[in-house]
Amino acid sequence: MNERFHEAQDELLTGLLRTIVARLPVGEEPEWLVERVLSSVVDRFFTVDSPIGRMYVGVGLRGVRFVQRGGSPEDFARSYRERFKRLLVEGTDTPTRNLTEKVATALAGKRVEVSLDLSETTPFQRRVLEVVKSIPRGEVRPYSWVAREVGSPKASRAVGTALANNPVPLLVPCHRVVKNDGRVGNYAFGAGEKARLLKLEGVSLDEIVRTPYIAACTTKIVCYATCRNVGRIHPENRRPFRSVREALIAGYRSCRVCRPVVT
DNA sequence: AGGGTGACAGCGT
DNA sequence: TACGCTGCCACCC
Repeated sequence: MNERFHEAQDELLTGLLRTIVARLPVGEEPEWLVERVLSSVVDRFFTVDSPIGRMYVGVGLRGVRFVQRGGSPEDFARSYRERFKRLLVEGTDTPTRNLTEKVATALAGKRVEVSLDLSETTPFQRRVLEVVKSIPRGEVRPYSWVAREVGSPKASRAVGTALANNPVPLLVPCHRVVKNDGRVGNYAFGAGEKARLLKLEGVSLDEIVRTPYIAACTTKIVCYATCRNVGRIHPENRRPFRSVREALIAGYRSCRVCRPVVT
């Protein structure tokens, strides 16, 4: 790069900073100003351990934007910068440390709300991610279920594509979305990792393949096998079904909690 | 019978 | 555009 380029770059940066400073409210502390100006172009990252290894977590002002596994911090910063057009530095400040703890807690399975910034995704992908975020630990749902939930019942394959590009794996638990027949389906980190994760969460895929739906003969309600309500059905009142349709014909209705897809 | 397989519809990117 | 973390059905043994 030549000098002229650097001069132009300096000039551009200076101009941008002047514009930003000019728009800031008056009467604030200088420290706050600096922080505000910096955070408008710089995001932070930290690392956290997960069941599938050490993950890098990139965070902006509005929440977690990117989670990635493997590589060096430099690699992560590079891909982050390409993707979000923002600089990335390691976060050592108190807010970042607090968030690190929060994310670690979330990955350990506790129900804590971690704010996510999904603004860089398409509307369809965002709807998919929002829905998938609601699948509790220990439960799974089919791709077709997600498709129906986001209002595009025939878009199960597009759901797969959307999940393949999940910018925040684990935080949006896309590993809990499986095939309709209970087979594990694909995963960005490999089907094996997906199966391992689910096992860790207490999901038995073998059982789901055998009996994808469980109904209660007392209430005449049919659920996905991993629906939280199944646990409340007395073992001898449980009735296995191979499809929702069969159950409906037998006089059952769909559970209002897990809302199984009728095919 | 019922698990395995391949073709194809279908959707968002 | 062709492609993909799917679903479904026909067809196989």
